[in-house]
Amino acid sequence: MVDHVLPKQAANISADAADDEPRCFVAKLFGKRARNREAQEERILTAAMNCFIRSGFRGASMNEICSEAGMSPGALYRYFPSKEAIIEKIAATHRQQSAEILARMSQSNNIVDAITNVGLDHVRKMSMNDEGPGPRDSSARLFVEVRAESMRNESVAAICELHEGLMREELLAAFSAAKERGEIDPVTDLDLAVASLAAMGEGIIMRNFPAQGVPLEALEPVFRALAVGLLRPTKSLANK
Amino acid sequence: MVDHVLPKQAANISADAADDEPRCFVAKLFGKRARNREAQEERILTAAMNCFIRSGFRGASMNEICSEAGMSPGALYRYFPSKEAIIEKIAATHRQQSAEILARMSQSNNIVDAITNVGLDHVRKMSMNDEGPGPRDSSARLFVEVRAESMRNESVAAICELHEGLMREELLAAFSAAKERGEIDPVTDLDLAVASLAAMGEGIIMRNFPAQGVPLEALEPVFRALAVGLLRPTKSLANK
DNA sequence: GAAAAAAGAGAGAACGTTCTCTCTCATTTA
DNA sequence: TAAATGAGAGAGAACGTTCTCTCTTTTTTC
Repeated sequence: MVDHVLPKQAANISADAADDEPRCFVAKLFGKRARNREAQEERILTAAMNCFIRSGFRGASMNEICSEAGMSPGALYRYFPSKEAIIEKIAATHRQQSAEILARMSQSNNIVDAITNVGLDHVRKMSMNDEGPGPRDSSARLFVEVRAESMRNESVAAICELHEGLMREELLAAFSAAKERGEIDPVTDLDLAVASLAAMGEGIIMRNFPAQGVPLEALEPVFRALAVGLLRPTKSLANK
Repeated sequence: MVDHVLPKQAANISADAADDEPRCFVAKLFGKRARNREAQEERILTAAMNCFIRSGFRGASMNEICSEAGMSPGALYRYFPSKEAIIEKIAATHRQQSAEILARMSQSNNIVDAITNVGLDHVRKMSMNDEGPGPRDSSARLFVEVRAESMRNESVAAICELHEGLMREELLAAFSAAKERGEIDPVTDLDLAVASLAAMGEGIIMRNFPAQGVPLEALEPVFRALAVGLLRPTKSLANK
C-alpha cells in the first residue's frame, strides 16, 4: 500500500532552473510560480476595483473586469472562483484599511487631537488612489458601494461588521482613557459618542470633500468642532 | 357558475370604487381612467421601492417588481417606459422628501433647535416606512442605494444635485439669519458649516440608529452637540 | 543531462440562465 | 364598438461561468 499518486512534486531543493531569480531554499511557497500567482491576483483586484468604482459591484460585468485586467475569463477564473469572491476580497481590504487608520488613535496626546488627526487621515486616504488624489476614482466611491452591498449581502455585511467592531473598540478605548484622564465630561455616554462619531465621520468621508475643492486643512476645524461638541472636553482642550 | 379562467383584472380599483364621479365635466384628466392610472403608477412605485430596498437598483429585476406589484410586464411597461425611469422617479421622490424636511428649518426659534429638530425629524422619517418603523425595509437603505447610484448614473446625480442644492440653500439661509441675529460666532465659515453639517447628518441618517435600538431621544443631544460644535453659538444657546 | 510526463497558465468559444423590454391577442370599460 | 388595459410568451442581448484546447514551465524518470 503505497501512495503512488499523492507525492507528486517533491521540492527540488538543489540546483536547477537558472533563470532570473536566485533560486530558493524553500521551494514551493515562495517560488516563481507562487510569486506570479500573487501578482496576478493583485492585477485582478486592481482591475476589479477600478471597474467597481466606475460601474458598481452589480453594474460591472466580469467581461469588463477581464478587459481592464487584460486577461481572459478562463485565466481570471483560475484565480478567483466567482465574482462574489472578488467583491468580498475588495470589501474586506477596503474596510481593513479604515480599521488600520483608526488604530492610530492612541498616537495623539489628547482625545480631541486624536479624533481630528484620525479623521483627517481617513479623509486623505479615502480621497486618493494609488497614483495620487483624484475625484473620479477615489476610494470614497467604493466606500458607498460597500455600504450599499453590505445591506443585502450577508457575507459582505459580516466583513464590515468585523472591521467596524474593531474600530468601535478602538474608539471606545481611546474615549475611556480620555475620560479617566479627566479630559472629557464624565457624564458623556461613551457608547453613543462612539457610534455617532463613527457615523458622522463616515458622512464626511463619503462626501469626499477634497475631490470637490474643499482643502483638507479646511476640514481640520470641522473635526475639532465635532470632537468638542460630542465629548465636551475640559476647557484646556476645547480651545480652538 | 364560476369564471374559472379569469381572476384577471379584479384588482382594478374601479371594481370596488362603485363609481362616484359624475363623469362628464372635465372628462379626461380627472376621470376614473386618470385616477386609475395614478393608482397603478403608485402601485408600481411602491412595489419597486420594496424590491430596491431588498435587492438594490441593479439587483432587483423587472420580473421581481412585476411579481411584487401583482402585474405582468406588459402591464407594467404601459406605465413606465423603462426600469431606469422607475429608478429616477423613486430617487427623486426620496430626495424630495428630504428637501421637504429641511424646508422646516425656519420653524424653530433658534438655530440650534432648528438643526436638532430637523435632524431628528429626518432620522425619524428615514427609519420608518408607510406602515410604521422597521429595520428591514427602512428608507435609510434606499438612501444609501440612491447615493451609490448617483455616483455613476448621471440623471440620478442630477436629481440628487437638484434637491440637495435646495437643501443647502435652506441651511445657508437659516445660518445667515442666525448669524445676523447674533446667535452664532461671526467668524464661522457658513458654506463649510452647511456642507459638513449636511454630510454628518447624512452619516447619522444612513446608520439608521432607531432600527438598531438607539431611541430617537438619545440622538437629540447628538444633534445638539453637532450644532453647537459647528456653529459655536453664543452662550445662551449653547446650554445643553 | 535528456526525454517524458505532469501541472500550470491562459485564450476564447460556448453554455445555460437571466435580463430588459416588446409583441400579440384577449378582456374590460365607456 | 372603439379605446384602454392587461396577461403572458418570448425576442434578443448580456450575464456569470465553464469547457476545451494550446502553450509553457516544472518535475520525474532513465
